[in-house]
Amino acid sequence: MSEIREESKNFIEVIIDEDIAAGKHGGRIHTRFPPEPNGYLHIGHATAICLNFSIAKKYGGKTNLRFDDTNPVTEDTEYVDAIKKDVQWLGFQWEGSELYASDYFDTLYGYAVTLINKGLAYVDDSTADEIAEQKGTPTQPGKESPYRNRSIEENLRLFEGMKAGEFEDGAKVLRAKVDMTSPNMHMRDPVIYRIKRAHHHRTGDQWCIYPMYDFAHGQSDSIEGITHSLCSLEFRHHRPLYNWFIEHLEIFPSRQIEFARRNVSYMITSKRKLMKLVQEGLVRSWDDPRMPTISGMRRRGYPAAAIRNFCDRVGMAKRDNVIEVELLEACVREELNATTDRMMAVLDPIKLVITNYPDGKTEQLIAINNPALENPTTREIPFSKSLYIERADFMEDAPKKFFRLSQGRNVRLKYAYIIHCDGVLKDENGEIVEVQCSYYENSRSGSDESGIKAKGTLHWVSAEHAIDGQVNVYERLFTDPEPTGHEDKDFIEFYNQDSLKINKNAKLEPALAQVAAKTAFQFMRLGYFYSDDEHTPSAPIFNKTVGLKGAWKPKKK
RNA sequence: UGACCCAUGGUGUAAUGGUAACACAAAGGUUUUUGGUACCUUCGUUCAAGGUUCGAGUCCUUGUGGGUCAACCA
Repeated sequence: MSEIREESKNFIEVIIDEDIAAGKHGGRIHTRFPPEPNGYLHIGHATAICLNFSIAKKYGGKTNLRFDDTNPVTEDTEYVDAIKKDVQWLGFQWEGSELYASDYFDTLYGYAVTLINKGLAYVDDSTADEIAEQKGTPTQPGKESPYRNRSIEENLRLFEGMKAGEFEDGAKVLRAKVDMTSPNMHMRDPVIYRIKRAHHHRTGDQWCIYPMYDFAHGQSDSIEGITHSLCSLEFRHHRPLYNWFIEHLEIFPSRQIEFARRNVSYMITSKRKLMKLVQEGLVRSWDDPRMPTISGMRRRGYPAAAIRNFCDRVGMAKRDNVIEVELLEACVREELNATTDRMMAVLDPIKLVITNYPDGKTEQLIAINNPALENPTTREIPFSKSLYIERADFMEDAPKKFFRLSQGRNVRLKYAYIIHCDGVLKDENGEIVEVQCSYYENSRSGSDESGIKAKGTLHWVSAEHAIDGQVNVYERLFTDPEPTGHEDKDFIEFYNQDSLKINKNAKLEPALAQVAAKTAFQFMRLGYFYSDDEHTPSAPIFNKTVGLKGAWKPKKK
């Protein structure tokens, strides 16, 4: 703890250090998170959010939340609200109020006029197909548009006409005049404004022309004084254009730095594919606990602190990656181990009767809430003759390594007594309906004088005191670590049919009757669980967040 | 068959040109009234071949492999 270790820096921090050393922007650091409000945020966004906010915080800087809302046909305020909620839930607060690229539409229009006046932009009447044709291919240079050399005056008049609604959608575009022979496709006279009569979620019908990403993003960065604009690797080819606009517009020189976005095994991060899961009913909603969305992870019970810690531990670089989901789960367990109360719950109950225990007797046993705490608190748990234990905790003809209940074997009931299994009761189908045991009266926890050894310890609930509840158990959503990584197969083929198991008849210890929704617990020996958004004391619903590490697994017959 | 980016244990990241480190996973062990937690041990000659250097994961060259780029999407 007292050891101060020089922490290693990622390549972005190295760049920032160099910029600070060079005296850039007076050492000021300002980043931004720029989502497009056209979908819900997922684990990939979470890592980008952590990166932008954490790095600014580390250098005493600021981070803006800016919605990149330049395409009115796909965007909606519904997403704006959800995104704001997700960012805040993750534990970050942006500088001031949230910003919008649409706030800069007037400025951006002015920038376009500036470019035209400099002879660096022109109105093109070519169709979309013709423009695509002119662009050439990565291996062949492009050709200049026949409209490329219109006069500045004509361009000014035409662009004004575009804004005034004189032309049909798609009839004309404004293009930057850069270099049709550039090996970089993005420099081949990119379209920077298009005519689109669509209702914008914030500017309504005020505009019928909208700037393209390349003419909005970098300029927005510049307007906001963003010093380091962090984006994913796929934008590497946009950087020369990003810089070209800054240079010719003579505006604040934000710097774009690309990083490799983070992929997590068994998860997908394509908005379109996520949407398909929802639309086809393969998951119940965007916040289904199986979804890799921030809202899904939240509902499942992943703590924000665990996600932040995951991002820290994963680091940042420029190579393609697939992080094992086990690391995320380890972070979740680490956080939950330190913070949750241990409760007793039986998901798949089987009756256990202690034949030599007095009828009608109830003892209140003392249970420790969270042993990971320095001064743990306790609660009482009722114990009686008739209990429920986990069906998987009993086995006939069990192997030697089975440390649980079987005929003729002893086992400790957590916080209670050591019991001896005498036999079972079966129904006409041969199904075990009851396990019969006897207890050692002097083996009670805390005052065990029996001298009897028990290899295993089971969790249990008292049948008469237990409350009924629903416990949802989730497995991986896909059966393949990279569902979208197979060219010959659709990701849906890897959908895990067993990804959701609902235990409607779970038996819960009485203390669980009073807990609020959205509360995390450890159910002893089973894993971490989180009360669902729809949980109520009269109809308890818990979601399994993640299991305990667990080593021994019964062999499947 | 162009340009650009990348290459370190199973996975993800470290390493002023100077003993390859950390975490997760896996395997084994100690402790344990959770098969949990905690603790210990094991697991890589850094894609390849040349070159520079007293010394290369790091610099240079050439390969090999992977990725990105041709929306009036972002």
